[in-house]
Amino acid sequence: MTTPWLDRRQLRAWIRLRAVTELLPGALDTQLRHDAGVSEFEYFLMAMLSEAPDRTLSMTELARQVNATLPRLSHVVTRLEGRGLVGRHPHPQDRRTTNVRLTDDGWATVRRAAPGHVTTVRRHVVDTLTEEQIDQLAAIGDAILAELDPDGTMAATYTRYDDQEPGRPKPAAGT
Amino acid sequence: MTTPWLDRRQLRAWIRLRAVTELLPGALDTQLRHDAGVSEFEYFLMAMLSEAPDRTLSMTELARQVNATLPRLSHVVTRLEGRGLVGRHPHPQDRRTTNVRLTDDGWATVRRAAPGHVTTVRRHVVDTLTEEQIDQLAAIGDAILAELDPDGTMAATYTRYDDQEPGRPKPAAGT
DNA sequence: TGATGACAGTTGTAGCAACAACCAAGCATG
DNA sequence: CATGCTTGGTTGTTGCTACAACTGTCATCA
Repeated sequence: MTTPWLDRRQLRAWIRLRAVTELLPGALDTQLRHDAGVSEFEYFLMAMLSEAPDRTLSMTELARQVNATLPRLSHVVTRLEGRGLVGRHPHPQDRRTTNVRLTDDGWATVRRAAPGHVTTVRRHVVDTLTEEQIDQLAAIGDAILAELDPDGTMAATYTRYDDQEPGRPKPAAGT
Repeated sequence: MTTPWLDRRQLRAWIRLRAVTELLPGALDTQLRHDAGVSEFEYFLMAMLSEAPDRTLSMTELARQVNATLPRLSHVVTRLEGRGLVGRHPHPQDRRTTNVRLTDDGWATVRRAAPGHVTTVRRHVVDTLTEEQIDQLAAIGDAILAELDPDGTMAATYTRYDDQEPGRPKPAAGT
C-alpha cells in the first residue's frame, strides 16, 4: 500500500498540533494541582457533575462524558469520595447502577478552582488567538472530532454550547 | 481578581481543543502499539534519533526534543535498550554525557511503523481539513506554542520544516 | 592543587492508569 | 421458574511516570 507522505505545509501543521497536545494538558494539570489540589481530570469530572441535573450522573454516563473506562472511573471516584468531594448513591429503581453526586464541598472546590483555570486557558489559548482564529479553531476541532469521535461519545461535552441564547446562565465550571 | 469568563464562541473553540487533546494522543498510541509494538512516545523518540546526525543524541538533548524529564528518559531508554532498539555509548570527551544511538533494528522499526502512522495522522487530522485550514492550524499552533513553550524547548521539533526547499530528502520518520 | 558548585545521569519509591477477572442485578426465552 | 445472556460496577495486577535522593564528572577559583 502506497502512503502519500505529508508535504511541508501539512507537516508544519501536524507537528504543531502534536506539540500542543503534548504540552497543553500538562500545563493545565500543573496549574490546577497547584492552585486547587485537584488534577485536570478530577476537575473536569466534577465540572461535568456540576452541570448535570441534581449534580448527579450514573457511573456509566459519567465515564462516557469524561472519556474514561469504568474501572478507571471507579478508582477515581473512590479517591474523590474519600476526600468528600463526591458521593455514591445506589439508584432507587435499578439496583445495578450507582449514581455519583457532587457534594457541597465538591461544588465549592469547583467554584474555587474555576477562575484560575479560566485564566490559564486564556493565557495559553484564547487570548493568544484573534477572533477569526477562535472560530477557525472551532471549525477545525469539529472536523477532527467528526473522525475521531464519530458516535459522539464526548459529544455531550462539546455540543452543549452550540446553539445557546446569550442570556443563558453561565456554566459555573464549563471550561 | 475578576476573571473575564469565556463567551460562547470562545467556549466552543476551547471545548473542542480540549476534546482533541484528550482523544488524539490515545488514537495514535493505540495504532502504533497495535501495528508496530511501540508506544507513541517511543516512536517519537526514535524518530528524533533517526533524524539526528549519526542517529545519535545525548540524553539531555534527546530529553529536550521529546519533552521528557531526564529520569523518565533514562527509564525509557533502558527499556528500548533491552529490546535492542537503541544503544548507550559514553561520550569520548565529556564522560558525564551519555549518547543514545538508534540501532539498525530501531531504524528498521521506525521505517516499518512510519506508513501506518502517517495513514492514521491523515485519517484523523490532515485529510479532514481543507488546505486553508491546514495553514490556519499551523498559525494557531504557532500562537499557542509561543505562550506554551516560550524558550522553544520543543522548537527544534516544530521549526525544522519552516524554510525547507522542496527537493529536500524526505524525513523517513518526521511525522 | 584542592575545595566548591554546577552539570549529566541513574536508581528507588510512590501514585496513577490500563487490562483482566470477577460479581451481581436485570432481562429474555423456553 | 430455570437457564443463559447482557449490563453495570468493583477489585487485583502490571506497567509506566513523577519526584527525590544519590553518584560521578567537569569547571572555576582561591
